[in-house]
Amino acid sequence: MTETYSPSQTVEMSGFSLDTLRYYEKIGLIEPVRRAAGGHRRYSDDDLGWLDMLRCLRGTGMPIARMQSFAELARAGDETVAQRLALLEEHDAAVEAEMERLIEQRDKIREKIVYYRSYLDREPVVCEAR
Amino acid sequence: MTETYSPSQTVEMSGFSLDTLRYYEKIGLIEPVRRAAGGHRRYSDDDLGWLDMLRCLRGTGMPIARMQSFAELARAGDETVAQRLALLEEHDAAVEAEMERLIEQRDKIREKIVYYRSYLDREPVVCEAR
DNA sequence: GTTTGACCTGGAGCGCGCTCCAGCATTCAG
DNA sequence: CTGAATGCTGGAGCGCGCTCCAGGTCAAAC
Repeated sequence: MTETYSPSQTVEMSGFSLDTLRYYEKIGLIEPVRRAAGGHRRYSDDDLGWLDMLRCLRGTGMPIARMQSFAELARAGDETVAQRLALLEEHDAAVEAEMERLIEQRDKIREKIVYYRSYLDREPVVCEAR
Repeated sequence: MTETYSPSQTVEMSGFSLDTLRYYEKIGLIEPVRRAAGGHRRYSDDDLGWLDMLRCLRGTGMPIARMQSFAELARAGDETVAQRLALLEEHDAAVEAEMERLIEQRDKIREKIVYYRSYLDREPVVCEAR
């Protein structure tokens, strides 16, 4: 049988806030979620899987607008696999570039750290009065 | 002799926009820049060096507010070196953590890419009509 | 039956980090 | 001397990605 999850469970499992889950649904990042009798959402395992994908894309800096394109392609069915692949490959390259930039700048900061350390070694502690 | 640079040269060399340079000065991220006779800014090599530092901090995701603390410590002189060191070390750790997150999520995206590729291999091309 | 808490909707609001603009002054090439 | 380019200030505006709120409905415990 297929599991379903309440909004609060989904918050817990997905790491998105309740508001963000509703927002993502509203803007079409996730398909309209199944509802229980009274109108309350019931997320499926599929929904959870999709949310996990979204988390990876957002977490690696993909803008919402691009994620919407991706979601639209996914909704369109199997003929769009090639386009989705292209989109992900392009994003992967962007992430790679971003990481290289990050490493470069981190290294510069580390140089600065080393410099500060050496400074403190030279001038160990300044006692306030002689 | 000490070189100085016009705003437009500084834009070129620092990678910050003119507006951002003025904004950073206004909020105290950089000390008041020397002015030529007519009031136009003349950036020094020191300014350029500091801007490079700022670029590294911003580029690795340090929030403006934290950079302001750092700038304030720097202005306060040599007694704050230890505090600046601590701030940079903490930031370095944050960057490291961020990069690990990035790698994890990138790997998941790559798995998806592999999956899409294998899908396309199985079902090579769908000719529109039979 | 009532209370408590989870959930609903539509829309307004917000924090961040710039970016743009009007209106004016300065500089420089020709 | 004139015109174009560059620069100045103060303050408004903006794009992104949520986040919050009011005013209700629904569900489950007592």
